[in-house]
Amino acid sequence: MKGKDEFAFEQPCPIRDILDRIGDQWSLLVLDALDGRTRRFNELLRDIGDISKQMLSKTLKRLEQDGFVRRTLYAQVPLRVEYALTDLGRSFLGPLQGLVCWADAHHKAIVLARRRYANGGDALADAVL
Amino acid sequence: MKGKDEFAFEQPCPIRDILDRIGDQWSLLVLDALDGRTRRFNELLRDIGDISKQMLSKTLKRLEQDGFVRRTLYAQVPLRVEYALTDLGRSFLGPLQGLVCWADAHHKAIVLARRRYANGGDALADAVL
DNA sequence: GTATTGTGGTCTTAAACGTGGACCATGTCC
DNA sequence: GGACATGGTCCACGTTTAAGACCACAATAC
Repeated sequence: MKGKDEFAFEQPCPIRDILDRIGDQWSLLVLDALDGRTRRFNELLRDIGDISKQMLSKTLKRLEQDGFVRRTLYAQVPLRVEYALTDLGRSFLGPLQGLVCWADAHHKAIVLARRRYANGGDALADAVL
Repeated sequence: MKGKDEFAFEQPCPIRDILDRIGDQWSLLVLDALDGRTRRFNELLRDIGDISKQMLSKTLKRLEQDGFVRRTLYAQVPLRVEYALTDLGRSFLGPLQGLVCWADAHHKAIVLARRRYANGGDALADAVL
């Protein structure tokens, strides 16, 4: 609720605006975990594994705020909250899948590039003199 | 060069691995800025606008390390460095464009959802009792 | 009866991260 | 001589994040 959120409504560039929200390391993961099935808070916590409660809470709140996720509270005895994708959220899975596929296909190339870089791959970087 | 980078090589899940790298608010923006044309450091700085030198430097370094970007140093008088996409980087633009299109198409819906949420849209959230 | 577990979160504290600005060496312009 | 431009790095500071304690409640275990 600091400055950033105040002006967020007037972001002129859509991709910037959206990246500011979902380009935060966890949102895509949460969206992916929610693909197809409804999940509860602690289920997500376990599914994702290395996200903290706080970050999951915050991430879900933002996704809900932006209309990607619907939060449903059941006033049962142990208290129960379910998270599910909205239509908007589901429609986002398309582009997201594109990314996931690309990641699968090119992961090896990246690991390779990384290793080459680590072994003084700068041979190329400093070349043109 | 702390712990994180040490273990990065053995990330079992490709999408996780890649998200850790390019899901950092700036990488996609830089990649997008590099689409089609070669750019110099300060050009990128100006194009993107609100990125700090440090983050641009760090982001470019990581993109280079992962093989998305090629850095070319010309030993001219005022010193000149050019950044360009590699084949790998270019191949990534496909899925990225998918995201950008989606962002353009659904931006309005998101702003709307956000506004609804701000105006006590919780009517739905607390409903099921 | 008392301790433990599980529910969905929030709060605290400390560490990690990002930012703006100063700074560097070099060369040109005014 | 002073300002600007080049490509960055470094520092101090403020924000963000993470791990874990904590809460209230109910069921289950002992």
